[in-house]
Amino acid sequence: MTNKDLASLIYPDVTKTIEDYERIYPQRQLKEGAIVTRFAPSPTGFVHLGSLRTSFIAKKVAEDTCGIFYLRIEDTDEKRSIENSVQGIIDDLTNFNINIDEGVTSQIEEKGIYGPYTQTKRQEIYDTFAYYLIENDFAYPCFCTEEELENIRKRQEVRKDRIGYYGDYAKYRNISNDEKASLIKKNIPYVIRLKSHGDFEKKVSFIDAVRGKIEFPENDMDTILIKSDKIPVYHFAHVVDDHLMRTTHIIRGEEWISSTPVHIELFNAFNFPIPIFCHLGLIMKIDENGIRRKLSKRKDPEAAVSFYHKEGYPVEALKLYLMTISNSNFEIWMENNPNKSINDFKFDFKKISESGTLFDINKLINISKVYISKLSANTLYDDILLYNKEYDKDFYELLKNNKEYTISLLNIERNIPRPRKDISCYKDFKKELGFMYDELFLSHDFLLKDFYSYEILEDYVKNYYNIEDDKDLWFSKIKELGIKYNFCTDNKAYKEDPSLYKGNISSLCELIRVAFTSRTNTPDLYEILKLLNIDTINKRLQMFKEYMNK
RNA sequence: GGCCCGUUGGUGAAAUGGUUAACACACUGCCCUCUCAAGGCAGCAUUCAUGGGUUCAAGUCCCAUACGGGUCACCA
Repeated sequence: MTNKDLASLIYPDVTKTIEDYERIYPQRQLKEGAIVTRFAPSPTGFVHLGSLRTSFIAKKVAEDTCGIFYLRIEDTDEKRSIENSVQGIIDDLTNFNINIDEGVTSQIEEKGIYGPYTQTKRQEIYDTFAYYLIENDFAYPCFCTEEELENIRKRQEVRKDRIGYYGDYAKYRNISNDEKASLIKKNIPYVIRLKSHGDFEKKVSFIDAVRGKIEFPENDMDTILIKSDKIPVYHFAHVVDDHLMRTTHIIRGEEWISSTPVHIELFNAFNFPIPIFCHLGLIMKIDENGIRRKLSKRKDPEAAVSFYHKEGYPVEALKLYLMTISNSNFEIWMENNPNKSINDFKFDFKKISESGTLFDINKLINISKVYISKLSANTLYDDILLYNKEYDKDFYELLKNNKEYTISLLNIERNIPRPRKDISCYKDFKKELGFMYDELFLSHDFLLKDFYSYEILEDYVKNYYNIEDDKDLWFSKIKELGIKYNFCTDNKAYKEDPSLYKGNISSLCELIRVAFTSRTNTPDLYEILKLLNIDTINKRLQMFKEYMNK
């Protein structure tokens, strides 16, 4: 029995050849240097920050070179697949403005001529390519049971041999095709394994776009390519799909480095050109025990991309953060090009850090604060509105009904050379400035200090405050009031002997601030009072009185 | 255990083999200021995981060791 007979026995329905598929999925007609990349997640839940970074980089390099970025769903493991999670992945990408050129676009739809882009829909293709491998002596059926494999492993442990299915340990590698055929006809379950032609004593090397040359012993493991249910494993599907979809750069996590020799052996077996591999370092975190480990979707809320959406970090800010940890020259480039966007930056594989990066929320917060501080009040209003529409309906209504007021509020200390940086995410807005809305200013909640006095405050509102005053006049009146009640207007004098005074001007301002905002720190007090309006001020004055008398 | 990748301050990191190891974030102190944010100034690695070697000269090249990570599934 020939290899071809065996292949036909296993795959009786295969009618096409791999050459047919070469014609069905022709070379892409793209301009010189165009890079084709993909994001190929398993539908096991939502997108991990590390995956977001991978897809972001993949998208970026495709865009930079007028190439293609597509989404492929790797759902070959039924056990791990979670229903409807494809939509979750698409939503996460959409939320972060990572738009795909082709591939899966919804739970049921896709676009592009290199599809299907969902692996479980590509069975016919995989069958054909597996047929080819068997026919050409690169693969064979293996009938090992779990127990047999376990025994092999135990023997290898005793002999201190390398663990795995290879060489003389590969029990079914060299039995005749007739024997294989008869086992198949007896309905003995089997998998298809690679028939490795590699030699562990020899070296293969490949150029990794991030790390440069990486050298390995050749692969000599007869790894499983096709599971007993005829569904391929990653190694096989990756090689077939990425070739047929004409991917030029395989951008993936560094956990794949070790299996790259298997992939190279497969590319060679099919006579496919070998794409460029780009293995990215992982995003890490220091856990409670001080140990550096991969950011985990289960244990770390910040691992899930949806977390950033819920907190209200601007998409752009997260992108800026991902870019600063991905390309080491990005931050300096930004500094030198303050008016350019991330799209103008040319991504460079050589500037990717080789080691795993510790996730740094402080850096993200800072980037986000700077980003938000540069937004116009109108844009920020829209963003905050949109955020609350999804996460805080009541506040959303409040913001919607007070548009002009909110924009004025957001404008305080904004359109100036050194704008205020107190908001790091949209969620912060309510926390920081909610007191500006009567609906949220329900009660005073602060510790009373000796110099807090209703009388002074009443005097201030009745006799010193005028909404028409400009800022200088406003402040000189506060000073006047201060002198009347023995608040020191000279900071140096006050520092010399505080006991002579009730407090200094800061103290007086604190009293006013606390009474009308219930906070000890707010944006510019003059602007705040002006915006609050005299009615609100009087209302809060009464509330303050009640609070003092409690 | 085998194989592979990595290791510069609290964090991200820069540095054709060549003076005092950039910069950013964080932190600390001071100044300014009605508070906070911002801003200004200053501080923060006696040294690039450790030990050898090559060299007039090493963070940079070589070797060994240590540590961290990955991988060795009918998971991806």
